[in-house]
This record gives sequence, C-alpha cells and structure tokens, in this order.
Amino acid sequence: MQHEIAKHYDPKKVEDKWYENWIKNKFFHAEINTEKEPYVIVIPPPNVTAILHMGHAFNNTLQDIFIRYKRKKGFVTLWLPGTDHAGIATQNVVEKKLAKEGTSRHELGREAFIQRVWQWREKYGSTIIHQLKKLGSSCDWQRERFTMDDGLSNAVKEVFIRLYEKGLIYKGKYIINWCPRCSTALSDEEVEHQETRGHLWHIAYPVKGEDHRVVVATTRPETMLGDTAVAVHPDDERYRDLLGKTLILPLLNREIPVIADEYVDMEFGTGCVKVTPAHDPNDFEMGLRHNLQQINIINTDGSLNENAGPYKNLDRFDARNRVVQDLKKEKLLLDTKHHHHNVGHCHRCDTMVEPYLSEQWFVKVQPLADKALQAVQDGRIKLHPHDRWFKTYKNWMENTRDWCISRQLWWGHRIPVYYCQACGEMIVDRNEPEKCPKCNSIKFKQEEDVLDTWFSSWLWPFSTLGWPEETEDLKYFYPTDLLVTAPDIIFFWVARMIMAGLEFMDDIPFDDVLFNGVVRDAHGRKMSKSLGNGIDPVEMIDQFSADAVRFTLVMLSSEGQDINLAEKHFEMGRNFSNKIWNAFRFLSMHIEKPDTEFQKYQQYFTLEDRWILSRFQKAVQGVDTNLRNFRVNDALTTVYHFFWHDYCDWYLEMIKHRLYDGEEKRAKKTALSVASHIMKGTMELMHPFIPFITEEIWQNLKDTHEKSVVISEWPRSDISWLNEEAEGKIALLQEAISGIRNVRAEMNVPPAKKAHLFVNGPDEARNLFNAHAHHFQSLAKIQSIDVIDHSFDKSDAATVVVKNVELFLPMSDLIDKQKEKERLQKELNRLQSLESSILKKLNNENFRNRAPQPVVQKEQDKLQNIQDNLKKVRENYEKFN
RNA sequence: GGGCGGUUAGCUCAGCUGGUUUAGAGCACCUGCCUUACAAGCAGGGGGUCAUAAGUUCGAAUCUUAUACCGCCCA
Repeated sequence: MQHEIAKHYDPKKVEDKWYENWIKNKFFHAEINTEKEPYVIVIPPPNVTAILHMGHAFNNTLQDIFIRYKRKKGFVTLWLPGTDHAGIATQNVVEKKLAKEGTSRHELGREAFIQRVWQWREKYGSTIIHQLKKLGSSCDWQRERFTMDDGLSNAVKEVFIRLYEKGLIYKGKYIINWCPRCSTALSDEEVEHQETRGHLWHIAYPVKGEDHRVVVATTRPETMLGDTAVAVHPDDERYRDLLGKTLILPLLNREIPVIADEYVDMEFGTGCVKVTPAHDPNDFEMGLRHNLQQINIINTDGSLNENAGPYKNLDRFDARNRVVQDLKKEKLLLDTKHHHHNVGHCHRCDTMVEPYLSEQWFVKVQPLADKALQAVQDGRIKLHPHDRWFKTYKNWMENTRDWCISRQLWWGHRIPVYYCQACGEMIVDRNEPEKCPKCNSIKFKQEEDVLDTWFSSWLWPFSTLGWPEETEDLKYFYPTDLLVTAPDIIFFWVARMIMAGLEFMDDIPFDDVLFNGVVRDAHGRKMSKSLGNGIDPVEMIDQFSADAVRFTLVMLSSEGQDINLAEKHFEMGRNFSNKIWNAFRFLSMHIEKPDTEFQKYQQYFTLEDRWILSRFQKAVQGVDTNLRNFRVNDALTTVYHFFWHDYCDWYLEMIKHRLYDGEEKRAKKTALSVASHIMKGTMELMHPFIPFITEEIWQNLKDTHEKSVVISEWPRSDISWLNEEAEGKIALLQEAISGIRNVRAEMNVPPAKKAHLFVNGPDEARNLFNAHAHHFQSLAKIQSIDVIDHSFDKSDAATVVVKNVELFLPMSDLIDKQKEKERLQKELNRLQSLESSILKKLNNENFRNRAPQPVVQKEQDKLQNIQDNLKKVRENYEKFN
C-alpha cells in the first residue's frame, strides 16, 4: 500500500468496476438452501415504460439496504426484480410512435400491434433496469420477471377463473370511469380528483301544461341531453306540488317525470336535481330505484352520439358551450355561478374522466378485503409507521367498492372468456373451448377486453415465484419478508396483494410493509414534469456517485416522512465519501500490509483503543436496533456519527503521536491494527448504505481468504468490548481539551503558540490528565502540564472548570484579560440559570415527595456538580474585580 | 364534508416509553486556521417564549382538548 492515493475520492473508477465484479461472482443470486433461513423482498415492479426518478431511487435504496444487511447477516437473500407491462402507458407510447410513422394500431390490427409492443419492450423495456443497476441494487437478476411473461400470464388466467367460479367476478353494466383519450375504463383508484374552477348553471325546465318552471343546478349542462327525470327530496315542502308532474326537457323537448328521492340534498343549489342515469353514478342508482330510462349520449371518444339530437358529433366540451348558449337564447339559463369542485382525471394522461355507463368486468372486493383487514389488524402484517397508515388502510378496507378490472386496450392479459358465435353462450376457461356446451357449435370469439395491469401486479409476490405451479422457489421463498413502497399505492397494490396472498396462497404475502416518504423539491412541492422541478437521479449519480445519492436520500429521510430535496444536498453524500476516503488514505500512509488482527495486541491497548472499541460496539448495536425497527435514517446517522466524530475527529487524532512521535514499534503497530480493524468494521456497517466505496476500501483491509464485503460477515455484537470506564475517561479528556480550545479561540491565541497548563483537582483526574499529556499537547497545543502549588497566581490565568477539575492557562500565554472576564461571565450566567432551574425543582416539595427517588437523586447530583463548578468559576471571575 | 399528517435554529428536519438533552443534526451564517488524511477539511462561535390557548401531572417539545395555518388522502 505504498502507492500514491488521490487526495479526493473518485467514484467513477470504482462503482462500475465493483458492480461488474459482484455480478460475475453471482453474489446477488439466491440459491435455495434449506439449512438456512431465507430473506425475501419483491421489488415494486416499475412500469416497463418508466425511467428512474428520485422516488424510485429512494425506494430501491431502502430495499437494497435491507437486502445487503440481511445478506451479510447470513440469510439466503432474494431481492426479486422485474417490471410491469403498464397497459395504458405502454400502449400510449407505442401508439404515439405509430402515429409518427403515419399509421395506427387499428390499421395494423390487434396481433401486429401487440407484436410491435413486444418489439418496443425488447428495445427500450430495460432502461429502468440498467438504471437500478447504476444505483447499486443487488437484485437477483437471474430471476427478473415481467408481468406479461408466460408464467405470470398463467397466474392471471388462473386467478380470473378461480374468482369467477367462486362468484367473486361478474360482468355487468354500470357507471364506470371512462377516459376518452385512452378509450378505456378505469378503476376508481386510477382516477385522480383535482380541484377545478367551474360553473354552476341554473337551468329552467318548464312544467308540462303549466306556465311554471322548475330550476335545476348543474355543473355539467351537456348531460341534460341524457336526463330522464328531475328529483326532489320527499320532505322538501317547496316542491310537494311538483311530484308526479311531467317536465319538458329543454332543447330536446322530451317529457320527463319529477320524482322524489332521499338522495337529493335540499341545501344544494335549488334543491332540484336533474337525473342522468347513464352519466352519473348517483343518478344511475336513482334510476334503478325509479325504473328510469338510461340514455347514453356520449361516444367512447368523448363526442356526442345520436341521442344528443342536434348536438351529435360535437365534442363534449363544445357541446357544453353550445347547450349553454342555446339555453341562454331560449331564456332558460337563469344564473351562472362560479363553482369550485373536484373533477376526476385520468391517472395516466390527465384527461377529464367521464362517468360512463358500459358493460365491464368487476371483482367483488369486500369478501377479500375483510380477510386482508384482519391480517393487519391482528398484527400478522405490520405496517411501518403503523399509526400513520393503519387507519387509512382500515378505512378503505371497510368501505371498498367493486373493482372494475376490464380495460378496452389491446396490450395486456386478454380476459379468458369465450362467447359461442352460434348461441352467445359465455364460457370462462383457460383455453378456447372445443365446442359449446349448449349448442355444440365450435366457433368462438374471445372477449376483446384485457385486464387491469394491477390485476397482474396483485399476484406479484407469488406469481414471480412460479405460482400456480408448486415450485421449489415458491415453497422456500414465500411468504416474503418485507415490502418497501410509496404510500400512494397502498390501495392500488399493497392492499390488493394482501387480499391475493390470503386468497390464493392462504398466507400473507409479506410480514412487514415499510412506507417510504415522497421525494419532493426544496420547497416541498411534488416533483413533476409540468413543474420542471424534478431532479434526475441518473444525472446525480453521474455528478456525485451512486453512494452519494443513496447516502443523501437516507440522511434526509426520517421514518415515513417526505423528503425535501435540492441538488446541492448531494454534496453531503459526496463529502462523506471523501471523508471516508481520506481516513483510509491516512491509514494507508502508515500501513505496509493491513493487519486487522487487533486482539493480539490487547496487552498494549491504550485508553483510546479501549474507548474506540467500546464506541464501535455501540455503533454496531445502534445499526442493528434501528434497522430492526425500520428506522433506516437513524441507523445511518448512528454509523455516520461514529465514523466522523468518534473515529476521525478523536481516535485518529489521538493515535497520531503513536504513529509520528513514538519510538516504539509495538505501540505503532497496536494503534494501526486497532485503527484498521475499526475502519474495516465501519465499512461493514456502512456497506448496506453505500456499497461501492465500502467495497473499495474493504478490499484493501481484508484478509487474504476473504472475498467481498458483500458477503463478509456482519460485525458481531460482543458486549465484552463495551467499556464504560474508558468512555467516561475519554469524555473527561474531551471536555477538558474542548474547554482549552474554547479559551484559545475566544482569545485569538495563534494556533502555533503553545501554552502551559496547570491543573488543580482530585488526584484521579490529575493523574488521568498527566498520563495523557500527549493528547493535550497535540489536540490542545499545550506545552506542559503541571500541578499548581502555592506560588501559582490564579488571578493571572484563564480558567476552565470540568467535573471538579480546574484548568489554568497563565495569562502570559494568552492575550486579553478583559475577554477572559467576559468569557467567565458568560459561563457564570449559564451555570447560574441551570442551577436555578434545578433548585426550582428541588425546592418543590411535591417534586421531592412524588417523583421517583432515582429522578430526585439525579437532580441532586446534577445540582452538586453544577454548584461545584459554579463555585470555582465564581472565584476565578471575582479575581478580576 | 370525512380521515390522516405537520407546525422545534435563517432553511430542511431529528427528538421513540413525560425526567439521561443543559432541546440536537445537516445546510447556511460569523471568527480563526491551506496544522504533514481530508479547505469536499479542522477548531471555535452566534442563533430557540418547541404554532396559540387551556388542561392532565411533582414535572410537558413530548400526553389530552380546542383554535389557527400548511400538506396529503378519500367522498
């Protein structure tokens, strides 16, 4: 290790090199080993169209931390990666491409189009996979899955059939959410409600045969063309006379009845509502109750159909304007009010969603949800943080609505339902039937619709392991251990996976669910393309390294809390890497051959050796405990603080005299061995968080038989290294040294100027200080330590008081008496306010009587300590008057 | 309208079971240092009525209630 080492860490030379090495050595591949316990995470499969964003980067960093940690702990560790086929998104991408080529999917036809999608997938579908590798994700790439793979497609078919046979899947004509741009149905979960500024139009409907009009209020006037009634509340006195009468629907002059229904809100608008059963879910229900006609006025592309009469072929928004204009002309538009309301938009393309009556396939969710709620309620599945998400989960699971699973797309799993061409019989089967059970015909047509992408994702934890086959993988790896995901898909995905696991595997899909926070911009706004405030993780990896990106994201996060991110923050990660690098550089300047067998030097250990070994133990415990509790940020903070502030700031500084000044070779070897051991151990602890730099350095410190930090053993927790005595003594030395540094800095003593130190205090402390005079020399620029005698002039010295020990720095070594006076005054004030707050407690009779004895004792000890110091500081202060 | 979360240093946030914290960290700021691992660094420093009000308690940033403001989810 004599070669020159660069002053700054250069991740570019390191990260790709090690990732290739890890892959080559198959460290990420999980082989079934029944002697050992498995640890499994399935990745939330990103869309095959996706490119890595900060949310992915954060989410996958967290997963990798747990996976790498458990791998080092000796588990058979499987992180199963893959992508989902993202029906709408992928179809959109390919359709756009076709449009550029001047063609369309309809021109190509279904089969050819699907071919094209597969081609697209071959070419571009692994973008995000490459990016995940850049991030350092230690997935078992040999097990990568795709929701459209044969195996997973079989699972989808199997599930559809089983649920159908159980009566949990049905086909029916209901109001669903329709996206006119994507031309497909959406589930309720795929609709995003956005606050929109609209209008509330008041429209007059004439009463048939009377010179009298009824006023309704609506936000969607064009739907009046499909009205088949007007409803009032049965208790509404204002409209009692109206019941049973007939109205003339303006513009179309259709006759419609007035009905009474409790759904109507008397307070809203005029208290009269138009009823459009084919275009509003509530009106639909009302229509069923009152046997109303359902008139569909809209085509699948959002234009109006022949039922709209003169408005036929107009786009729905143009039709709205025209309807309003025409009503105005006929003097039937009585009022137009500004109105804020929430309007559903397509989750994928942001188009305004149309409530639309059509025939679709649905899953009855409630029976599945009941079991899934139970699993979380009784603690078989644990959510983290629990308090934050359990209520949300519970609330949703108790109020589910049926899940619309059919999509009018071509890209996806085609519904395994066949219709007899002769008699129309519907057959649900794995394959096309040979002949119709009813009429023996042999001609069939398969259902055109495909299934919602989530209908395959909800099977992910077991379909990826081979289900419905009873594979070895499935037996060994299911159920998985942990799911890490963003909370915004708790309903889309997490809840449904729990339902599916319980239904088809008769077991939970995972033990723990960790919800990570959302990554936002520096001002707390969601990162989005339209705002242009996104930060590209790949760019950041290029600029700062994958380690820096991972480190920064975790440092900025706290349990489940959102992260506010700015580009500059990644400097934090880069700087930390550099700190590690330079600590290693320091060691390598003194080491010829790494020697981490520190225990053989035990008899030569110094106080700081015992101290750092004790501190390291605590760091190991801290990381273990925090990861066990899913407090990833705290785990990293623990090791960060240990490394930077204990190891670098103090330990490495304290061993310098043994390296530079010491004549003794053994002392030097001891220091270097302990330092190397701790350095290596810290690389182990930090490896899950920042895998690349830790490998690079670990490789320089390893024993010859060891292969990689990826698979080397996690530092063992061994309480025999804990040493409270050493910790106490070092704490005292640190306090004294800091105190002296403070005096020097406050008084602008030049760093080069050495000072004399005089000590007054108990023997024990004096001996400690004397024995470690070298630390005072190097860390506090002290020339000599002496015990004061009678001739010592206290009034001519600056004072520091730590734990009953007075430290004096003669004024001749310093500069300014006035400053020392001010400094002592400040210290006096601080101690006095402390004293008074403790006295207040202790003088309170209730406190003395009611607080637990140890608490009272503690306060008394604190007071004693403070008063001792106070007395000394006061004496020293008074010398100046 | 219903539910959830937040409000602590200039900024972004920790503070878990009420007393072991004399309310911390990173960034920013001020002072001094290119000290032979690291200026991407070192040493020192300033900065807080813990949103407001009431309550519980010997004791509240921490528990309860109300209010205000901000954010998210659902209808």
